[in-house]
Amino acid sequence: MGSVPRDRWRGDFSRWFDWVIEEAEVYDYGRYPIKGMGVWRPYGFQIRRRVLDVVRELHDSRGHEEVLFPLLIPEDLLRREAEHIKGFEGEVYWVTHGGLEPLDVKLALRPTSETNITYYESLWIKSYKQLPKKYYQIVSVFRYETKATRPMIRLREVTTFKEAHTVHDSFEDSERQVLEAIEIYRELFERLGIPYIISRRPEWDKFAGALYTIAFDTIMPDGRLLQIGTAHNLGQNFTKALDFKIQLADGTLEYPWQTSYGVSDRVVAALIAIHGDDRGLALPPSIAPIQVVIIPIPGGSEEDKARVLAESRSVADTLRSSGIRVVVDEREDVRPGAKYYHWEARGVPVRIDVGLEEVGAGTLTIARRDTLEKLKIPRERLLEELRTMFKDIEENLKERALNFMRSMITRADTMDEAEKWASEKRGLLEMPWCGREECARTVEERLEVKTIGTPWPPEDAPGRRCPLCGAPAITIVRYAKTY
RNA sequence: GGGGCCGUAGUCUAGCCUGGCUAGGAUGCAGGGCUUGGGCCCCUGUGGUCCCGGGUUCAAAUCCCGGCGGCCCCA
Repeated sequence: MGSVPRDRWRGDFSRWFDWVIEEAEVYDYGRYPIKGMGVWRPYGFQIRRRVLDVVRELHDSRGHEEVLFPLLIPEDLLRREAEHIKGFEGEVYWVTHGGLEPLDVKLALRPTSETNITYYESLWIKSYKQLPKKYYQIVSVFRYETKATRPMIRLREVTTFKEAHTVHDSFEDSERQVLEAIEIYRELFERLGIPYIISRRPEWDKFAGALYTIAFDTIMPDGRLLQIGTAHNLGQNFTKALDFKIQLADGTLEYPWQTSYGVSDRVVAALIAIHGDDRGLALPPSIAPIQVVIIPIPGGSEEDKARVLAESRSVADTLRSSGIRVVVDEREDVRPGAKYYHWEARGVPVRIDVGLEEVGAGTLTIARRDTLEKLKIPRERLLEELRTMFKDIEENLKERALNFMRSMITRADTMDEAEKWASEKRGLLEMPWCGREECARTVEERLEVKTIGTPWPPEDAPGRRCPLCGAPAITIVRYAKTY
């Protein structure tokens, strides 16, 4: 198989990412006069929309109902759950004025929507018979990030926050719901070819107001971890805080149990980062806004040009009528080579070259984006070949991404090994752990990493010892540098 | 939270240290010619609040202060 260089992709990922979102016209960042806010451009918007199509499909098919809540949350409502507000307080944007008048009650730009959604659930849901209830919305949320912001990865306005909120009549059912959330995200990331690691976040890094948090992370080309999805069991924390009770089968009143889970723009960022290379994007055919681009290569005479163009359009029609998203690049003042680079940067999975040679022989030359391999095929086999090629590309991207992620995971049993890892390599480090925060914190300091959490499903570490205190390890624990 | 680097045309960038000429180049964009199987070539043109505000100076892209914004490293 052919391969495309990934030197820039891997060696200078931050610059590569900035370059690719500009070059492929995905996202305009750094020019908006407010820190941490960017613009989805038409092509990027289409990629985002196709990702969201999958997100919606996965939620709808499992009984989730899409809703839309207001952006503003009054201060007293946001403050109801003590831990929750403690966790978010430092990064809430407040609306303090209406026109020239100071407001009596400050209004928060939602950093997340547990509080206002729970408030409405308490109005709508009275009985266990209405449960489980699963809502979701896809909205902007705002967080006043003080750290360095990054396009699509650390934003002050997260423009694509899919947040699901569910209600249950027992703790057990909320536990089942967390499993369903995990299944939804597994499927989402599999469909996008994004490899992932599932961890239970340590106590000190769980969602503010949750009993616990399960997180999906992926490893970026520079070896840093990117959180791409989270699922929280909220227990009764919010229902108690908002005095939301339901009637159970035995007639008693009880606070229901809740979960919430979310993904964001980061899913698109991961899609772009994980599959890209030095030429630009490489999109899975199922997501690519344009699946096939046809490049006519005109011959000398006017007559030849006309034949080539006619054939190009005819091929496009064939594909279009089979539901394939196709574009013919008919620009006359751009040479074929320049067009190749143009569409490669945009990650179009398959290119078809149509020149005099092809017209004469009744063949087509098709080139795949992931490997840049070219193939000559008889025209009548086109649809078949494409179908196979789409599948191959999808699988190849996925496998390449998975191999990369695997190569970035290291296991160590001693601090010596761990320190060696820290000095030579990056990525994810897995070590045995006694379970004490103090030991994990020491590792964080010595290796300059963050505790990612423990494996989900849980994984014990029989016969192994915590490399710090020497106590028997009760689990594996993960460390990495993060975004 | 701490430290460092940086901000010049749509994009990339020279000039800044050592203040002074019409802010130069590449790319892009527009027009023309020639071409078209991996970023052709030539001609002409277009595009600048030198991030913003203040200060120093006869004179500021350049020096100083503040702000805004971006990147990197460390916590």
